[in-house]
Order: sequence, then C-alpha cells, then structure tokens
Amino acid sequence: MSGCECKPGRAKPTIIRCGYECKPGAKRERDSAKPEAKGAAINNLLRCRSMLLDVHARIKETLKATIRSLWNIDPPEIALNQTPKIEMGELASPVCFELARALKKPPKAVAEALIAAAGRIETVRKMEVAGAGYINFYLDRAAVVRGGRVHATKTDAGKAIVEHTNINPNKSAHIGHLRNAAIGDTFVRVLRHSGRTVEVQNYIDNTGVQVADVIVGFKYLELKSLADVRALINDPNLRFDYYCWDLYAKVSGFYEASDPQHAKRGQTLKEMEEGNNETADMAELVAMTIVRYHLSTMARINVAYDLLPRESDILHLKFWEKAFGQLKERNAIFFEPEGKNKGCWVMRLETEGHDDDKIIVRSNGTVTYVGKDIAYQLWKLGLLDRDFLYQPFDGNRKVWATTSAGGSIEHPPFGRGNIVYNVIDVRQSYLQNVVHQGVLALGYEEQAKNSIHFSYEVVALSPACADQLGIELSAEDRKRPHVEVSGRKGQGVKADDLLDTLETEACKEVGTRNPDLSKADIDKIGHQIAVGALRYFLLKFTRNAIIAFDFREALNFDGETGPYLQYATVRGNNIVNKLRETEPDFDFNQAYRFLDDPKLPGMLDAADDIWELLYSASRLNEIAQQVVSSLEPASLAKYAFTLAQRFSLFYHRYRIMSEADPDRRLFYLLVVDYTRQALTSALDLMGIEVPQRM
RNA sequence: GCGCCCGUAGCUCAGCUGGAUAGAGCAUCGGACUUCGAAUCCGAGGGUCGGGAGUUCGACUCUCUCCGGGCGCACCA
Repeated sequence: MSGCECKPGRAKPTIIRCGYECKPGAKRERDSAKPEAKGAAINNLLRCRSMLLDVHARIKETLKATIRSLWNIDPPEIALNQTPKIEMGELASPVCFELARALKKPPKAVAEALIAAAGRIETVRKMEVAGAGYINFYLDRAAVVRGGRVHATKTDAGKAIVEHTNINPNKSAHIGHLRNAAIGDTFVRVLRHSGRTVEVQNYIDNTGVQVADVIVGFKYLELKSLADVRALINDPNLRFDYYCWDLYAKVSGFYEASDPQHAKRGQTLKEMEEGNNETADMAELVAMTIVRYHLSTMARINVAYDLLPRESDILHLKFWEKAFGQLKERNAIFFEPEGKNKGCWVMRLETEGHDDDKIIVRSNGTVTYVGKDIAYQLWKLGLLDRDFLYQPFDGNRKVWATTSAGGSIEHPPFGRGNIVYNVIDVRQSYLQNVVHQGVLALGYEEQAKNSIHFSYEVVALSPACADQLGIELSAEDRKRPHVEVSGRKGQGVKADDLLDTLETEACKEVGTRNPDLSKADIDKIGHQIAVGALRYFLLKFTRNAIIAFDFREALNFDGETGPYLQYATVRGNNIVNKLRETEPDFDFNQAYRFLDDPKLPGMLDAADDIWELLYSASRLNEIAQQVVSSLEPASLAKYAFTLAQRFSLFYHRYRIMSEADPDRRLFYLLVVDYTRQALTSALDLMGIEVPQRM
C-alpha cells in the first residue's frame, strides 16, 4: 500500500486526494494503549487525516530512532508542543530535559547531539536548540500550505453511534437541551469530517414518568378526553408543547393536594404499557406531537437525526426479556432472597458491600429505567439478539423511527455500532456507569470500553437571569454564581423563546447595517446570526463548566461570539466577491498556482504574521482529531475564534485589492481564500452558517 | 457517610498527555472609518492560579491535606 496507511490489514482507506507524500515504509506511531482513556480506542483508526499530524509522527519516529541508535536506550514518549512564538518555530519538544537526567548530561548538549544525528526530516526546514534545552522545529512553510489543501480521507473504522438530545416528550425544549444537542451535533459533524460513518440517534422516552405526569394532568386535573387533547393540538392559536410545559408544572401541585401517593401516576403508567386504551392513545398522541415540536426546534439550529428509537418499542418488542436472559445466564445480575432488596434482581457494583447493589428488576417484577437502558445499549452495540422494526418518521425518509408492528421492509441498517457515544449530562454519571458495568459484566470488555458516556455539565441560570424570569430567589440564592432550574416547576428558558429573541435582535442589527436588503434577506441572515451566536455560546465552554445562562451574554454579538467568526468569514468572502465583480475575467486558480511559485517560500518566510495565520488555518484537521480523542468540542470553538482573530488582524494590516505588486497581491489573495475556507469549515463543524452579508 | 466536578484578572472563562514571560472576551479608560464595511482593529490598567505540604531539572497542570462551592448516591426516570 502506498501513500497513507491507517490500519494495515483492517481498514482500507479510500484516498480521495493526497497532495503530499508519506514515506512508504514509515511506520506510523500508535497511541500507547491507555485503558482508562476512553477516547483512545479510536485514535488508531483516525490516522492520515492531516499533513501536520504526519509531520508530528515523522518527528517522533525520527527522534526515537536517533535516541535509540545514539545511546542505546528505550526512548521516552516524545512530546510536541506549540512554541510560545511563531518566530521560534512551529513545534517544540522538551524531551531533552528528560533525557538529560538519564544520560547525566546537560539538556542543551543532549539536544545538540540529537539534532546533529537526526538528519533531515521531511517538511522540517531546520531544528534548533532553544531555551534551556528545547528542540524547536521550523517547518517548511510552503510545503505545509500545499499539504493543507488535502481533503478528508474516508476511513473504514466501522460505525459510530452518537445518541443525543433525548428530551422527555412531555414539554417544550429548554436551554439545557440546546446545549446537549449543540455538543452532540458538533461531535457528529467532527466525526463525519474525520471520515467516520456516524448514526445519530435521538431516544424517545415515550412511556416514562414525565409523559405519564402530563397525561395525569390532562385526565385528572383538566378532565380532558382524548378528543379534547386532539382539539388542543389542532388549535392554531396555541403551542401545544408550551401548553404542556405549564400543565406539567401544575401537576406536582395536583399530586401534593389530591394524590400524595402518586397512585394516578402508577395507574397511568400501567395503562400506557398495556396499550389499547384511551390513556395509552393519549400518551402516544401527546408524546409524538411533542417530538415533532422538538425536531422542528432542533432543525432551527441545524440539528438532525437518523433514527428515533422509542422506548415503547423496546417494551413491546421485549428487548428487556432478551437482555434479562443474557444477564441471568452470565450471572451479571442475581436474585436477592433477603434484606432490604428482598425479591429484586440486582447488579453488584464494583464497590464492596451490598448497600451499593443497584436494583434492576423490582420485587413486583417490573424493570427499572436502567434495565431498559442496558437492553438499549446492548442493541446499539449489536449485542442483543433482537432488532426493531422501522418506518420513515412522518413519511420523511431522512429520519426514521422505530416501530413494533409493520414497518418498512427496506430500511437503512441501524444499530451495530463499533463505538457508541451517549451525550448525557453529568448528573446521570452514576446510571451510565451502571449501564457500562452491565455490558462489562456480560463479558464484553471491548464493547464496554467503546460505550462512552459523553458527559457535560448543566445549564443553570445566573441569579440576575432567574430574577428576570420571575423565579423567586432566597437571599442565599442571590449570592450564588448560578441557580439550577426545575422543569417540574416550569422554570427555565424555552429554546424557541430564546431563538425568537436572538432572531429579533439579529434582524434589527442586520436591518440597520444593510438598509438595502429585502425583508426576506434580513430574516434569513438574522436567523443565521442568531444560530451562530447561540451555538457558539453553547460550545465555547468546556464540557465540565456549568453555564450560568445570562441573556446579556447570550445575546451579545461582539467579541468572542459566533457573529464575530461569521463576520471575519464574510469579510474574506467580500474580498473574493469584490474581485469577481471588478475583474470578472480574473482566474482564481492563479492564486493557487502561486503555491508552486518559487517566490512563495520567500514571501512566507518574510512575514511571520501571515505565516501564523496560514499555519493556524492548516491545523483544522489536527484540531478535529483532538476533539474526537478528548471529547471536547470547546477546543474547536476556541481554535476557530483564534483563527478569526488572526484573520481580522491580517485584514486590518494589509490592503489586498489595492496591492500594487502583482505577485504580492496574488499571495494575499491566496491567504484570503485559504483562510476563509478553513474558517467556513470550522464554522460548518459547529453547525454555523456563513451569511452572504452582515 | 461514600463518589464525581469546580475554585485562575472586577465579571465570564481558556490554558493540550507536567515544559519557555499564565492568556482571551466582557466591563472600564484612551486611540483608529475618504480604503476589501468599525458586529472590526490598536493601546492601558488589572494575577500570591483558594491555603498549605510533597514529587520533579521544572507544577495552573500530578499526590496528600485543609477551606469554600456544585452535583450524584431511590423497588423515580
């Protein structure tokens, strides 16, 4: 196999385009296997995506080989860092500090010896000792820019399943759900960008307690029939999901006053499970109606799904019975004959003692939520000897839903994921761990390792924001950095309300800045900006940072925001548009032919600031990889912002169109086009569009 | 009680598997539009990285401990 090789003997990557050469014999370094690093498993499957990563690999290999031959010792892992300044080279390794101790020589001397013996490394222009003993690597700038145009390689590493959104279908979506979807969807886009096959699942808990509570509200609090509910749904003057939001908040009061034992909830759940009665029909109608609202809310922020697995189908198709059998057979769970869990089937968790046993099947024989989740997880991994039936959701063949009867004979292959990511907030860590243990207890070690809880922190409200929403706060609450919201109490920021506000504000701005635009154009651009602001806002925080939601911050369009990134990209596009307008005959390929111009390297070397911009733009695939292995979409957001900052700086510092020197002008145009493409891709990975104008 | 997470500039947050002088945005103050549009750019002030001990050539990063905050740990989901 020539060119790139990812995983000899297993994966057969289809090379779409490869503009640079890998040494045929060069072994690509694998990540050392760390069982505790969840993302590590797939790193090996994602090679040859980026020319810069190939350079990293070559440097590491060369240094290791040189260390071996010079001193006859086992080389340590070679760390490669960014240098503090681009003038000091692009990459730096502190490895000589470590070697110095083993060799009992000063780090600088070690570095000098290493550099002298290493010889030439492809794409590395020079190596230099720096600081107290770093080795700094100066890359061949022109080669990096040429290689940076390499496009995605399709890998054949099997299917990744990403489960996200998963909103209880009993009320409208809120800001917390938007964070889940933004993180999940961005991760999906990054995986696909990396050449992975991805299936997106949005689990529908249509037979759960939350749906039951709303049904209790309709039936016993509002005394509504199925026909009444249907009339509500068809009423064009009200939003049914908003209606349920309020109703759900009232139900807790109803339980307190009229049904403290929650008998009505139990009865409703039972009727829902049995089916073929008005309660079940009402639950089905309510849940699926709200699912449609959720899908349209998510569509507004460019989030879509491949499959909607429904809990009712897991029930009706007896997934649990199958899983139960497997769990019993492998002694993964056992019957508790005595004690506080008498009569239950429990799973013993890793910790000592019986106190931590997790009940999977209750003494009355019903299965808990975790039990069903284990069955679902097993199905996702292709380990459950049973499958759903499928049909297009509302006749749309882009989104499929599971079903228990009928279904399409022909449907895409669902499930059987090689790796499964569950995007679920951190509060469910305990339960996700139980699911993980379940898979492990069945003996599926590899699959358990590939069952990943992609956890993230919640969205709370800043006290000021809670105040604004009319939520009552204690004096203590006011001092806190954030206040948790409660859907049960009807508190929180509804997703569509927030989007509406953002769109209104954005349209206002667009209108004042572009008085000549039509209403339709303003609306379109306003929408794109609103989505950009929202998605960037939700992505810029790292996963385990609690977002204290604040309207002032979320509605901001200046500084580190989505619109800033969009604006930078639009400016780049404007230059290209302007050129097409003023010089219709201009051949844009000229700029790319300049890649092979002998004057290019000199120009790149002469302008560190421009090179820093181009180098930054070249790192997109590297960053995408980082997101996959670290499960941290925020690093993509930060990267994109830095790139936009550098472009803005360049834009300000250089006049492109009016540049008199023709070569220089071509060079600048190349920089603009190269960068705007990287920015556009980075934004696309975050689900953010680039408006035509701003 | 057990477990997980957090504490970095006035505020909100970055800081890659330990590495060079700890960075952004917002806010404040002061500058830059006759140009590819200022949703931009430049400059200024602002830090005992919660406290202490340890490991290391080197600690915001790792270990221990204390302080302060958040969240989990149901025959709920």
